[in-house]
Amino acid sequence: MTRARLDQRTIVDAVLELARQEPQARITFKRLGEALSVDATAMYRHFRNKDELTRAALDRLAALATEAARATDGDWRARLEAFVRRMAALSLEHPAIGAEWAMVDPVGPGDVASDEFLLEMLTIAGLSGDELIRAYAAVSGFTLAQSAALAQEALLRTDTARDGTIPWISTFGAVDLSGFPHVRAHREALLTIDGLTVYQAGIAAILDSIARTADAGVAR
Amino acid sequence: MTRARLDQRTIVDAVLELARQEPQARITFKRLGEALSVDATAMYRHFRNKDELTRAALDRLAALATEAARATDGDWRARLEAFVRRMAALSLEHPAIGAEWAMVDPVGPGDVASDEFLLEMLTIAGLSGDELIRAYAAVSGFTLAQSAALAQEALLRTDTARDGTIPWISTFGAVDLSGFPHVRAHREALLTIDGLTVYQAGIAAILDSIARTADAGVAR
DNA sequence: ACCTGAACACCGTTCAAGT
DNA sequence: ACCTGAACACCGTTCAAGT
Repeated sequence: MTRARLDQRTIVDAVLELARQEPQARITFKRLGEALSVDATAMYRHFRNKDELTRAALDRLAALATEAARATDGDWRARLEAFVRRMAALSLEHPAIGAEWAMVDPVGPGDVASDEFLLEMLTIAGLSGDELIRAYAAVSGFTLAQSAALAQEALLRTDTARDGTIPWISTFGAVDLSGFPHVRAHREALLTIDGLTVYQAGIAAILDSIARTADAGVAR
Repeated sequence: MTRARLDQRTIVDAVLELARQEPQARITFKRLGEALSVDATAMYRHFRNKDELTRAALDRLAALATEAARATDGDWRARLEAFVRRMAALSLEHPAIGAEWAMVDPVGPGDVASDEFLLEMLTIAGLSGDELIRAYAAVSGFTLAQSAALAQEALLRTDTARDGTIPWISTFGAVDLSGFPHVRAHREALLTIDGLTVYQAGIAAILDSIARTADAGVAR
């Protein structure tokens, strides 16, 4: 990367590129400075601290996922699924950033755009009032928490395939299973579960539930 | 706390007590050593590194949540809800530990006991085969990811009430909402969402979905 | 106005030395 | 066998100095 005049955009670009290229490493100002051919402390001219920088990078991921979902054809459910899937994929591609989804509260434009999209799809589905808000909470909370979990696993594991095929349970190794008949009975099946299976099982359940609520509302 | 002969149990006790007493602080060996009246590096006699220590503490939380759920009366759904609720509560009570739920793979006895409980309840519900495994994945994954998210928020926020009443969105402050009609329309309702609302909306949707699958199975 | 580099406080971890 | 304490590499962050 050639030396560029620093600004917030350039720095966030470099953060995401770094997170993509070194999926097992956390972002440090030192590495970021090297990538930008700049002193490690130069970032403090543009962001108050590391938290703010991370938030800006997360906001960018939210914007990207929303764009992708808006570009997707289909009904509200297909488009919500596209959003949720894109969030997971982007988090897995940038583990060091995706792992921080817990801190997203103080919203940037990308976060708000994603909220707007979710509310719009759920409104199209036929929800309103309390049901709409609860559905938004379920989808948004699930997406953030699960994307963070996927990214954190990708960050920790050396054996990661980067596509979510991280074993959910890699071994029962040291634990004696004799007192746990159900675990023993399903041992093989449990070991085949991976991160994306978990993700999809959860979001399918939530969207099913929303679809039913919406249908009941229409029938009323 | 009086000086005690160190062993794994004593250290895990101290970790959880520290996490409870200083909900805004991460666990450090220095603070842990002070609490145990022992040098910061003494822990390396009993745990290979900090990861292993954290895993042991998480395993204890899993064991506690499982015990509480087993002691709960009611049908499978009530008992699953008890488990999930207890996991969230324990994570919020020990933010520095609960925040690490992503790393739980290499399982200890407490983790396996919780898996056994989940599989048992879902079997009682009438699930089997693939449906059982998918339901297990959805509930387990949701609980871990969301408990971690709650704990991470509790760790970051100074204004935390420790009971999950952390605002999900605290402000739209700097962002101009003129381009986001749905967000603007629901602004007030969105600001009332807290961490536990999100948690309950999600788990209710997942359990609804499981109940329907189970009923369909019975009807078949 | 923006970047540099020394400095500081604070981490996890290692290892030789103590008892 | 277990604990101590010095040491190391590595963090985020501050601030005076440069240009």
